[in-house]
Amino acid sequence: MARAVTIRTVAERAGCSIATVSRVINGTARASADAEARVRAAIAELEFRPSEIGRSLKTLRTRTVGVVIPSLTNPVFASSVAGIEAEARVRGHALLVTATDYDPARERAVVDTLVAQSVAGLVLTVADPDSNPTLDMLDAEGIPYVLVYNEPQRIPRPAVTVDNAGATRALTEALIAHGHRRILFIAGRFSSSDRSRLRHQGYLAAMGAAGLSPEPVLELDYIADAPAHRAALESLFGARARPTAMICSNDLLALSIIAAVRAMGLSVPGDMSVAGFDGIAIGRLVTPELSTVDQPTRLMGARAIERLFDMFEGATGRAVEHLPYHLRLTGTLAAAPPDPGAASPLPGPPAGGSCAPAA
Amino acid sequence: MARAVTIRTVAERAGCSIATVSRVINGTARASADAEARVRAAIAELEFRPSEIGRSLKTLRTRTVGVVIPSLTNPVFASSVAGIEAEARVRGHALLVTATDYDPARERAVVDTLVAQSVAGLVLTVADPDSNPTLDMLDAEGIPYVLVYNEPQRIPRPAVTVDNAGATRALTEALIAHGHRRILFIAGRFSSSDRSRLRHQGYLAAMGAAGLSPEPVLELDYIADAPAHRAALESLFGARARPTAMICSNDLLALSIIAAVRAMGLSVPGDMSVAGFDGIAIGRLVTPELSTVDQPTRLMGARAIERLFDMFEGATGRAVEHLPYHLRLTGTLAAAPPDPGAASPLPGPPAGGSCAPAA
DNA sequence: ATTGAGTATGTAACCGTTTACACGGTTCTC
DNA sequence: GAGAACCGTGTAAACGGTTACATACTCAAT
Repeated sequence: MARAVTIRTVAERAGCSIATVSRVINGTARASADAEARVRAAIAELEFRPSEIGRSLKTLRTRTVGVVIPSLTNPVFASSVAGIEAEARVRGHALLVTATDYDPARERAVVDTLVAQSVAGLVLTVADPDSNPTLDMLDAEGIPYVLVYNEPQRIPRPAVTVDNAGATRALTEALIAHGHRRILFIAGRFSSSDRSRLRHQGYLAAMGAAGLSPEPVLELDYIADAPAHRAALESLFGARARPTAMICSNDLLALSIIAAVRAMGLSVPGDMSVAGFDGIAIGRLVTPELSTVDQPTRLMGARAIERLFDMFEGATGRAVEHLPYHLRLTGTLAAAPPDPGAASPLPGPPAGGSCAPAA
Repeated sequence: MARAVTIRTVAERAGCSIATVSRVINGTARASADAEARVRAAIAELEFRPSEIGRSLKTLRTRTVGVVIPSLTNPVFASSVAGIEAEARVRGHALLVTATDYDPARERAVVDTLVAQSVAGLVLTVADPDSNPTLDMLDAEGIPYVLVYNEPQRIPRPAVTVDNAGATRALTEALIAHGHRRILFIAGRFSSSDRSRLRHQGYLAAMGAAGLSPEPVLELDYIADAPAHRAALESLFGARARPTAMICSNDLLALSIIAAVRAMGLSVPGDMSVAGFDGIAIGRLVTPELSTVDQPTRLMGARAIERLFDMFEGATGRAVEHLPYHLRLTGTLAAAPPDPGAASPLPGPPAGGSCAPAA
């Protein structure tokens, strides 16, 4: 069957001890040119690959990194994992990937599984980076980790993210500058996303600063389900004056909301401007292009694991690192339609263009 | 630091031998009620989690499955991985995920890495499932694997897929029935995708059966790059009569092509019908909805790892399993516009509706 | 010639589990 | 009441690497 060839087989073939073979493989000490050549030849002939398991057991350190994300089917997470994976591969590490399906209660179980696998460290996106027993446990055990997308507020933890509140505030201000007054914030469940909460805060800040009264937040499940989203919108629109713009706490939600709005017979952005958050690649392919806050998703993953590798080598920084974002104000964002009920529908500035990051 | 607590610590605490602890944990033999209770109490108090590494070294069998896909950022692969992951989690297995970036030359290296990690088996999507030294190696080593999306033609290998040629033939026939005569097939690189090749064959079969001459295939890179795609289309349209419909070998490519077509000032589906293949979720959210061949992507992943688990228990079937697909003929697919150059632009049947699978 | 430093190599312990085997105690059978 | 059968438990040997330590050898300096 598999793997009958061990370091002992190689040693026998090369006519030396297993210690010499190990030293040649790892370069931990020099062997004579002659011995090294024989070992390398034996390895090649036998197609020997040292077992990571044997190595790990002795060193109590694997070359494996655990990844925990809410879902693989949301491109924003898939993209960060792609960045993590590429960087890990270059550094000779493998990735154990698990999803929590947006369920905070599942975080502990999947992390336990990964810890049992003796991962060298973890990269995670969790529901709440502040009050989080799972992260506390990792701290207590001394297992290094870096958060992605999460933005801890009270407890210093290593994280790579953007300024979620600031970016959403800037985005909201842009909508206001386009003449929008009734702006609805549609959020993924607050209980499963600190980003959602922080972005909502940015929205509230912008609305308050402009002297506008925020609409009650519409909290929806993450599952892109256009019919359900349409139903939610319809009941909402029946109850109060229809907003002229919507900010969705993430791009996938925005795309689903756009589909729902159109299914109601409204045009985007003619009747309704819609903006998202994340900058998923698909957003640039749809027509009109999705207005959003563009985060460097792939880079954020890559940067996170880079910091994790630094921690393997002793780094202890727990800074929340903010990468620059970029407002993409196009396509689904237009000036507010003239409001028959309001006195002065301010003409918004021309759509399009972009703003520099405030990071 | 981490993990000072081993099975020996537990044994000491419970006042028994490590063998008894192991037996309680694994239920491989019965312990007295008294001993079992003490062991369980000790495990709980010490928060003991048996090391997967120690276990694996002894049993030479991990609870880990390797996954190899071309890319994480193509939702069609992310979706199958989501299915694999969910099913693996239920069965107590972890997932080592790696991407080849569509480079067949990289397949061997990533599989070698996974084999060195002593994975129990693999789920892969490769460039060429027939002539593939990496898969030959897995066969030789007796390491179980199941392919997803791949559809081996000559060599029997375990696979979960759809009838790629048949589905594309049916899709092409639907376009022909809508009055299209000049139908262009746009493919991802043949060298990195057997699906692409098989789907093209289905297209050729349908065109041939209808007595139509196929257009030369347009082979493009997988990276969604609307400007590059637009340039390719413009040079093509300059050289010959513009097609009225395009079939793209996958949905992501189709979305990019639609963006390029629109950037050229053409309307979809007014001037140009476009269809994809895969059934990614985003395709239902864009306007108009993307016409495509809907594969049960998540289920395909789940089914693949289910077969892998069967193989762990001795199953040896190497069947290529075809799951049902579903033509989604909507949105981006319309009747061909009247052709000024042709004599009789047949009126196509009404758009919309769907066909039963031919699987 | 003796010592010391340095180098190449081998021996064996160890990492945390599983499990074959041994052993002592109880219960059953005749 | 002797032996068999069974049961719960412990001891110790793997599994495939890494590495501390010991050893043997070479060479330069005294």
